[in-house]
Amino acid sequence: MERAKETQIVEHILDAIADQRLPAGTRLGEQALSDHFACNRTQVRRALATLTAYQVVEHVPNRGASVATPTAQDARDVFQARRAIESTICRNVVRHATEADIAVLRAHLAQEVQAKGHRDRPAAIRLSRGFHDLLARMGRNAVLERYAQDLTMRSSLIIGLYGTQARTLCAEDEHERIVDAIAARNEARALREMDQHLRHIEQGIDFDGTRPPTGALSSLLGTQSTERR
Amino acid sequence: MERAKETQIVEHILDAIADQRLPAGTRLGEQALSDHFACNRTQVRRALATLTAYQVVEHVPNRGASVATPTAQDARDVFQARRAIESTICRNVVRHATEADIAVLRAHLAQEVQAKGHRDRPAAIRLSRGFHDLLARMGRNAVLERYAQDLTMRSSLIIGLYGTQARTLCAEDEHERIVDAIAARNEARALREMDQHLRHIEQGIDFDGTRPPTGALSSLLGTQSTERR
DNA sequence: ACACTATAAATTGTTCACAATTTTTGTTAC
DNA sequence: GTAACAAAAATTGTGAACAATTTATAGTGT
Repeated sequence: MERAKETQIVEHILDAIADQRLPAGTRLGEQALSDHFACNRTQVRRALATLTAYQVVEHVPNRGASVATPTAQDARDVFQARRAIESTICRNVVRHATEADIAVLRAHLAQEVQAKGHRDRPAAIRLSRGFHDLLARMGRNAVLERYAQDLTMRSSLIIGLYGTQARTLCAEDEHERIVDAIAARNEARALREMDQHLRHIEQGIDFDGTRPPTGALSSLLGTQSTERR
Repeated sequence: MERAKETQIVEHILDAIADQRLPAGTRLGEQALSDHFACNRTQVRRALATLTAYQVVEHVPNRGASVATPTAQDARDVFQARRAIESTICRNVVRHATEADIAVLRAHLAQEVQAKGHRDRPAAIRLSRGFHDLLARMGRNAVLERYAQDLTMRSSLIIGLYGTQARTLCAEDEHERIVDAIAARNEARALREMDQHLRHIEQGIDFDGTRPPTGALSSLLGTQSTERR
């Protein structure tokens, strides 16, 4: 049973995209991937199909797969969807979060601060995304959790494509404000903070920006990110 | 190129599930399907993988695929997600709908009334779902549209599983009220009507109901539904 | 009759060779 | 030098045989 291999490939590529090591448009040749992961082409094929379903990979018949290149309209749609979904998640968290949950959130904030203090940009990006995933999990709604994860992933791609260098990261004090509102069990404030936060991220995107040239796969997959859920 | 075949299988099964001809839990044997669709097992396999990604099919390793059996918690999650997503869609429709769009909606309502007048239950179910899909399309947000379609599909499954015979259909006058609010460009009212409507549907579900026995695949796929987008 | 085991059948999973298609490379003419 | 065409290489898609696993069947003993 080589099912494990497939999910490993999927996770690995998702990480690489989230960390912005695999820029939009990168060709994902089947041979290259099966070489890299030392496995059969069939497994690579399934992994790519899964990633295509997540819409982070585009698949053109007879031309293979490549990292998706969201359009500006896609980007707007994604962020509107995030506002709809993550605000509901936020409401759920306010209602259901235990003290332990809030402690976990605060610990996560501390990590974010630390990563930024160390100028560890990749870690900062990962933790920033992780914050949203963490909230999604605490919302205790499997459907919304999955959609939110999908969308944070696609957001990474979008930010990598259109983001200006100045404002590509979530301001961690915005995250903190959200946690504060949750801890205070102030539903309205939490929703407002989340909505504002997502709008700020979106504002940091330059939709007129020219797309950077698509890099080759090379060994961009090499440096693996540490944690995963 | 047999890619068309795969989507054909997917659509066909989705229709059968939406029409509640394929009840939750039905085994979807690969052989049986490839016989039925007169095609290779490989294509059936891909189709099933796609359906699994949509979460309307469950796939257990070495035991094959079957129509998903959502739990009561799944059902609650799905409906909460629908409220979050479809209310945002509703807002978009109010803002962007042209007069032609509204005419299309009214025409759809007329069809719904007619189907119910004729006691054509399968058509009524299909049209009821179609109304929500139509709105999703008019929201002009590809992300939300896809999620909404996903969820209406899963709702069909849930209603088929837990729904009481009395309240399994959307009351068409609720649909009408939504359209009226949209036509009046009254955003707040449209949102309220949609939210209420979805809550009503959810209330028509008996979460303590015992699950009906899982029927065999047989030729449940036989009678094909007419339209598809 | 029931429980247990062994065998057979059916079903799913994997691999690999070959077919179809696209992309690259090389050649020739202008 | 470049455009057009042809051949070659690389890449993706497909199908069918084979392997592994699960489910059904038959047999044996108590």
